[in-house]
Amino acid sequence: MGAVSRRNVTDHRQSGRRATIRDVAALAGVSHQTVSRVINGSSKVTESTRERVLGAIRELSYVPSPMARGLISNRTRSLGMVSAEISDHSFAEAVAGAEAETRKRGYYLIVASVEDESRDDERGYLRLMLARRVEGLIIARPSVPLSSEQLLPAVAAGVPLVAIGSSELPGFTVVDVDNVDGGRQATAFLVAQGHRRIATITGPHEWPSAQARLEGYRKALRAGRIAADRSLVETSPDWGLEAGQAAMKRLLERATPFTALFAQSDLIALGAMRELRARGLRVPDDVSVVGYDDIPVAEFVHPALTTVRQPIRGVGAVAARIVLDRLASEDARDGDSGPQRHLLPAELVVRETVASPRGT
Amino acid sequence: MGAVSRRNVTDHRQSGRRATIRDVAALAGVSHQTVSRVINGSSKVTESTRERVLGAIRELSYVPSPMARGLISNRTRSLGMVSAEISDHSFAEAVAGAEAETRKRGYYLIVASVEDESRDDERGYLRLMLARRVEGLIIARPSVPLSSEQLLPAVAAGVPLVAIGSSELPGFTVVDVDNVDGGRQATAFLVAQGHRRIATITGPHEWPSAQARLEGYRKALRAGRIAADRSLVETSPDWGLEAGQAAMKRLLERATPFTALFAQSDLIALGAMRELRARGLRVPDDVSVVGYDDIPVAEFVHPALTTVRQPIRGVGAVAARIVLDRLASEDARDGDSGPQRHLLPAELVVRETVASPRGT
DNA sequence: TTGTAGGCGTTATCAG
DNA sequence: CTGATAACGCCTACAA
Repeated sequence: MGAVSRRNVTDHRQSGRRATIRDVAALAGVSHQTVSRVINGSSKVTESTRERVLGAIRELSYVPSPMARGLISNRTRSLGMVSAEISDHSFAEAVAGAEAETRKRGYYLIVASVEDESRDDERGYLRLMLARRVEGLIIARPSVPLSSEQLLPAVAAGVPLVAIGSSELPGFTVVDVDNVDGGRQATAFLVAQGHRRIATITGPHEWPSAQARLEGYRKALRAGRIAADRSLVETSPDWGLEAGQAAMKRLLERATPFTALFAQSDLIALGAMRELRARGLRVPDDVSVVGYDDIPVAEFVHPALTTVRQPIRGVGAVAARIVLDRLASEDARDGDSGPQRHLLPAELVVRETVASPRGT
Repeated sequence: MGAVSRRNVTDHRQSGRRATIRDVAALAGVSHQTVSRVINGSSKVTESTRERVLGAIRELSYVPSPMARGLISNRTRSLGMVSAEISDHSFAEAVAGAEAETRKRGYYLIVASVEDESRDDERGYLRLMLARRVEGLIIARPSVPLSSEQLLPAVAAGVPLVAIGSSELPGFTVVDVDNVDGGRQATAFLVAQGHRRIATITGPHEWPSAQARLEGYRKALRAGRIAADRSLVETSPDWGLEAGQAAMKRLLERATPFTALFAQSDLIALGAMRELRARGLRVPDDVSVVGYDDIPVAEFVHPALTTVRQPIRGVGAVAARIVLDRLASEDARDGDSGPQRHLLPAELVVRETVASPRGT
């Protein structure tokens, strides 16, 4: 018997084929079923046989085939994530957060990074993921308005789906940073410093976060009993520096005086500051500025940018957690907890670009 | 028969179970084998039955089970990538490049983003990936010296492996940007402007790219018949702005005069420029500066940074392509092409931080 | 051109 | 406590 076992080991090695559960069984001198029990921690195995099996597993460096397991269990232990370009720092953070959480729970994450131009092919990516039999989905494409119709394939497959940064999505859970409160904090801080004429440059209107931050801005003004002035609100066609500079130019040309600016992204803030500098206006002496995002360079520009930090990594992690929890509860058959909206708090980071208005 | 087929459809739908190849066969009134032939494009199927099968597939939204397929073909159509923190822009680019290439070829990519602190657990991540039966591996952790021993699990499993940005790795293929030439280009440009006393701040010495760029710097000096001066070489403990500023401070305190600086990262360059500014020295009038990386803000700082752009996305794509090609050629049994070193060209981006030295 | 048998590596079920 | 046997969904090989 011992000799036979040895031969099996040799067979398996020479053939270059991976060891299977039967190879292990043969080497340990038990049935493949017993090996399965050992692997899956079934208690009903004698300690001595258990050790013999474990030894065989080690000797053959046996690793169970996820395909064979998945075939019978109908589970892949994988999540799919469709994200906007991950070369954008925010989305990279979201993916990193989701990936870490997913891995921690013994699942793995399949990521598709989608260029922003390719709109409307959400369904294609979903189908790709579903064809891989992912058990859950995370969608992080806030600039693309998702319709329930687009997400139909996922629903049909009964796969839990969570969106990141999208606007309210009937029937689906959305995770996001609390942009309303972020905008409110930024603006309220300016109000608290004594500013009453506060301009703002919003991000592109198709982004829900831009709307939310604007809402927060208005909220803070109301709280400070400051009348909103439409001519102090300008929209930037994208989140970048040059667009921010152009927006600031338009704002200044309106000749409505202001002493502070809330820019909805750090790059917009940087562009605005550049325009101010070009006109001989100083920050924060002439105009105070608050940005949004806390990008890596924000603390290094001069003067260092006061801004709002977003826990994007946390958003990714929470999204993954929700999907995985739903998967787990499905096992326990305790029903759906239903769609929700999860908001993580933003945090104001005070640095050097805000001062009290002149003459106070 | 038609009635029977209908009932099968209903059965499948009511049970909530995914349609299998047999469901399709039943609905189309053929054997499951014929369905298989249609799916795999076997030509030996009558056009009429083909269409009937296709119709049934559509009606049931049938998608073949990758698990069942993988079980028999022993292929997962997946690649694994172990990357340094993807919140670092460079690695996000590498992942994006690899992901796009992988997806284009019908494979998918499983990514693990690893914090830089967790050293030496390379094997753990490899094993995780291999347990998933990835068919190939990409490793992008240039700051961690990889040993052949660490990569043993992959070799043992016969899985092709390509490293990104690592130093020479006996027996393995490495893809990288041509850092030597990048450093050479940066320095040569300064030489061409008439500089002869050129300082440099390197990245952390454990990064192979730092060594390579320094080599390029020396090469350019030699080509310009300029004696290398050790007191003009400073090392930064990390790639960041503050470390760059500190390094510049040390450089200036040595009192060895120089008219130009080659900084091995844009952030180091920005830190150095800040230190210069703090001492009343102007860029490029008093000191010319060339950075490295072309980070997004490089073109927006003032003065706009002259730097070296790296095709990192391309590096990721090439790495994926090599792995996939090897996989394909394995099928064709045309043997290993053996380990190689692939270098992608860096590109100098001229902006505003370089001028001729004063008095020329 | 189409259908039938067998097996991929695992787990579930039911005897022993 | 352990082992035989039958799935899981698909594909390859062979038969009709």
